[in-house]
Amino acid sequence: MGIKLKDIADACGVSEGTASLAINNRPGVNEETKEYIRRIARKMGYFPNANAKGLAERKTGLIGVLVPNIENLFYSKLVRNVEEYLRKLNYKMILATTNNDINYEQEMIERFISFRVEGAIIYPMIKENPNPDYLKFLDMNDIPFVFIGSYYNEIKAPCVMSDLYSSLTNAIEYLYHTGCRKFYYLGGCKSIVSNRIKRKALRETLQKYNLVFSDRHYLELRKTNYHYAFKAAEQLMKSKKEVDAILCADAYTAIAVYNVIRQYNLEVPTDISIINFDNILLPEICAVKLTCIEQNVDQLVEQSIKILQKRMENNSTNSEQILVETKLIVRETTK
Amino acid sequence: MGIKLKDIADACGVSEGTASLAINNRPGVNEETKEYIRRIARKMGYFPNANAKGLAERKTGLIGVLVPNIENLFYSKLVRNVEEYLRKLNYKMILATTNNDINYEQEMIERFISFRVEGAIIYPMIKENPNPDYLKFLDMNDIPFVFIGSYYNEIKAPCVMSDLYSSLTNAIEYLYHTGCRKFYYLGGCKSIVSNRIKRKALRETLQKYNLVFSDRHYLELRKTNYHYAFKAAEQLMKSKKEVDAILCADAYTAIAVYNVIRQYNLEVPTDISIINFDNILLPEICAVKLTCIEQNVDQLVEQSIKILQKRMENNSTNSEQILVETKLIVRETTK
DNA sequence: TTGTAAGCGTTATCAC
DNA sequence: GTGATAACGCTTACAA
Repeated sequence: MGIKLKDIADACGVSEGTASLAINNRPGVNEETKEYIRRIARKMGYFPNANAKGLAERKTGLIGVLVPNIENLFYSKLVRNVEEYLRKLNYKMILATTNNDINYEQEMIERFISFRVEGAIIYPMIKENPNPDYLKFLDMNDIPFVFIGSYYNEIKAPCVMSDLYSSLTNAIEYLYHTGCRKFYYLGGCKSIVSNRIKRKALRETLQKYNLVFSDRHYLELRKTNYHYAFKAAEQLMKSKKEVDAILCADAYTAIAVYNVIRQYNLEVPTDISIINFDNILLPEICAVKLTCIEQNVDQLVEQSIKILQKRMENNSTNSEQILVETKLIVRETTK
Repeated sequence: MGIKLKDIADACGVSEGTASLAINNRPGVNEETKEYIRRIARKMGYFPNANAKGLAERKTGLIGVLVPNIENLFYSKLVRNVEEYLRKLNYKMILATTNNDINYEQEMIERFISFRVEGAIIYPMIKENPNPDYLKFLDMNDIPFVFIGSYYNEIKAPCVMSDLYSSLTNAIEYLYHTGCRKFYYLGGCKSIVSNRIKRKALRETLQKYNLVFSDRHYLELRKTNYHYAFKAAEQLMKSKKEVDAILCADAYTAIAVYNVIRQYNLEVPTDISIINFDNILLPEICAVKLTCIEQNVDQLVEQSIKILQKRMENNSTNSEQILVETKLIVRETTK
């Protein structure tokens, strides 16, 4: 099991106690001895067993971070931000992905508990989760956590997420003033929290203009990816319904929609406008420069870590919700 | 520090020993008692402290995985594959990213050692690393590891990587037969192993056709991204040098090159052909459908884990090198 | 300034 | 089939 404190202590002719003090650079050890011990430890490639250390210190310095998926640039950017921020606070990030699978999500939560993380940041799955009760295991083990991006209704915990409601209100108002009247939304599972918010925003905002947004206008994809979006958009175009604007869940779905529209010999944005969430693809590399709603990842991360810290210190259990502003970036898929 | 074995044992009125046996589903415990203990443990949200467990069992079930960066789809796909594969083998993945920073890389290696990972898979940084000696700490602690993607010359360890040499030979031959004679390569740090191999392939293959590939034809980017690639390509176009084909390090650089070429009112592939490594972007979303050299990520992962396993079992120390075939995917940037 | 010993939460080896 | 007890590698009083 690798080299251990005793090896260093023996090599230096001191006790494990002093070796430990020296290696952790604590006072109460002769400066010279300390330097010597540290040099030997270094030379011998000694790094304290984190398991033993965690046990003895009753803390691990670990924060668990859970995201649905790491092959989506939005999440990988988020994760990188989190890690950077945590590093500054001297925490070590343990990353877990769920692949949008409930069993994996549960497994990862359980792993966090096993590892005795001191806190967790959880991006919920983006498909329906009928019973996220396993998150309560965190509470039972006194591990504070925050939701980021969305949350599970059934679980009481703070949440930091983008202000989806006003993002959409803004986007719709923008589109309305460029003349759009027939709106569609194309995205994932209707019943998850974030999409409920989006639907509400669409319904209520359009109502203000005496337009209706019904379930028929929400095109629900089995999975939020290029492939399914392409099919759904084809279906819509084939139906010959009137459409002025399509709001999309992310960049990939937006480009799928764009491609279908072009295939039907219509022009974007002349005939149909598109706005999507997330600004993850360099506009220069895309088939079209997307008008999009950019989420403020920095803020999302900063706020959630701050709240987590607060919970870790105070042991406070209040479940506040923080909304982070988004930004509409106008490019070439809107007028 | 969360709920512990003793809590369960007390709640069930048994000793910690029996509780442990029951929870780990080991024989030697009355079936009913076992079921009862397991049920209670579950209900109380008990998950064994991995630190204590690791200490007691003298193994952690952890494999460390190190990649330069997680915001590049190539790596995130790789990581996901590795995790899936390791899961099947009942290992848990610990992911670390270096952001191409030597200090981070060292820090992460040290963390792997602290965690007492049972093995590590290391994708070296893609910039020069004058002194990767810290990898020897792994050896000192008896932790076997394999390189994936590339390797550090100074460190003796097995490596699984794409057959860059024949990839380029193929690509060049393909381009040659479509009439290209003036070749350029645009990519990262010249001196790292993978790029040395590429340069060698370019030089030697072109020599067979009596063409020269000198250092002038290797456009070295400070960082391999869209921005720097764009600048380098502009420089090249501005110089008015003759160029028939540009080979690129990845999809982003290739699209940068494409955009510059178009900006100079030249046609791809009529005037200039482009081939790049990596097939990470859906062709449907790109400004142009790229002809590219696809790496076989599945094979890369499978082979490296197999070799790692072998090393973990045999304690064998031979440093074989495995080359994985690539595939030329012809799309629209070549004739 | 240094060494000794108890304790962290498990598992494993024994007796019973 | 079950319950003590020693070990795992470290930190930290406390004693010397």
